[in-house]
Amino acid sequence: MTDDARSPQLLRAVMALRAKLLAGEFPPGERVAELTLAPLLGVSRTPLRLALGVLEHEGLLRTLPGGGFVVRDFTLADLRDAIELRGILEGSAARFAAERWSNPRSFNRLVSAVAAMDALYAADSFDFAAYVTENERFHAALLDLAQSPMLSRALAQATALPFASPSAFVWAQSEIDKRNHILLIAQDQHRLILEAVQNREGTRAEALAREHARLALRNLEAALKNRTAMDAVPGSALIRTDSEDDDHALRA
Amino acid sequence: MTDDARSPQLLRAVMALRAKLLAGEFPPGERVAELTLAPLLGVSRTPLRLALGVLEHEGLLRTLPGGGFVVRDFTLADLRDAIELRGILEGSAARFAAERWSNPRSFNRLVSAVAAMDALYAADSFDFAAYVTENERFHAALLDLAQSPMLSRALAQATALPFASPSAFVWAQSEIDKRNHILLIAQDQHRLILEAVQNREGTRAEALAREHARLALRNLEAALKNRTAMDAVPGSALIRTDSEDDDHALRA
DNA sequence: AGCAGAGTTAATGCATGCAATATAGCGAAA
DNA sequence: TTTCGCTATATTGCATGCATTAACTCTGCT
Repeated sequence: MTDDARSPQLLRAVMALRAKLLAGEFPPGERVAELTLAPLLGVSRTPLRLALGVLEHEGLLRTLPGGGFVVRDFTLADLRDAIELRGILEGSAARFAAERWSNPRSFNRLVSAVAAMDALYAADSFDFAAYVTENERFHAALLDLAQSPMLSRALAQATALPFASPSAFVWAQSEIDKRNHILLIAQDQHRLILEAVQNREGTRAEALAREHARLALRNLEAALKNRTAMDAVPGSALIRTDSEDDDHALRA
Repeated sequence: MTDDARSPQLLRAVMALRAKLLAGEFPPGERVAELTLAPLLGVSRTPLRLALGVLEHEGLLRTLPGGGFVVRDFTLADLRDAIELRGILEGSAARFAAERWSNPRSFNRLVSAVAAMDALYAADSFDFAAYVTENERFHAALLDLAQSPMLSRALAQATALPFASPSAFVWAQSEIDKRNHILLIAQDQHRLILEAVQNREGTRAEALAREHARLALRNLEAALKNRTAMDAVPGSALIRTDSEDDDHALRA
């Protein structure tokens, strides 16, 4: 995301630290010290410092007033906002795609992603991994059709938070929705978005894509009642559930 | 933005380099080398490296595949997209504000900003600097009422580009619109947004705020015909005007 | 003359040492 | 007992030296 292969140490530090954060190895709110992290990640302090900056941009860390970083914690309100924000941006991408798309080849990528997901539903056993891949292809194709680098940047930042990604709750769905009703609805929305884009119905495409993102909200509410489903959500360890989602719990 | 006073060298490097970039001291597309920049900014390479990362995140620089950074150039299509994106996000902020606002004191900040701008219009000579201040207060109050940290982050990133800020074209207006017709329209929109938020008309507030941002688009089109007006736009030195017919927008 | 390869140069990436500062702990005084 | 201040420690911030690698050039060969 930041550098390709030219910064092995930086890349290593970012990936390793991100994995540890998402795994919940560091409690939210705790200060992460460079000197303790450096040996853990096997890198020196210089690339580690850069990695901390990257993770801060992604939103997983926050800077302290006095310097240094703490693991950020997220409330349920943050999750809902992140999902809604993704819906806003993907809705705009859908609108732009409807208004602007011109290249039939790019459009065909959207069609083929929908067709591929249709084929997955026809199969006997549902292949979740393949679905996630095709789902991301769909969203990528939509963003490509929008032809808006600025929007791409904003969406990339918004979906950098793990639980805000388009397929964040797909794995949870396998737990809470055995019959895959929600996935059927999602696929129907994919088809409708495709149709709206094809017909250049910008407003309709935007509304559909916004509502499509809100499926993740429904999954979130359902997953909250099911611990094993919630554990399947990436980054769930950073969600503050102990002292309620509402503000200041009196720390005794 | 990144650190407060704990990183004097980093802060110095970010501000100095940003100023030089916006002033057009480095031609867009040119590689910025650390070793040449370090003595120019009076900082060492370590904080300079961090500063380059910050400016990259802001969008003023791009990383090269082989490492290093280049000054980013912007097409007119990029400007239009950036303004439209700001409209999308501020529209959402207005909708959230309408749907969620509860604290009368925060709401009053919105009211007072509008009133202050009204007062500025009543004066004999129009105080542009004061207008910019109050305009930013209006937008800040709206964002505050939205109560969405995620949206705030996204908007902060979107408006980090200088020409995408809410008051980027106000100075240009003093050149191209001596009678301030556009500012009168802008102020009317401020009032309407305030009214919609007060009445909890979310959809209306969103549409109004989107259209409000598009005033900047109109100013952009007007400023393009007036060189001195365009020079008043911050960061105009980074806009690619030589090869004209902005690439992918009209590419069909 | 053009292309390829090797050598050289210059820029980035990384590591470590040093200095400045915030924090925590302890003690003394009110 | 509480609070203020001092000290000690630990952590961040910065600078510089070194290694690696990419780019450029020059030369020799086809």
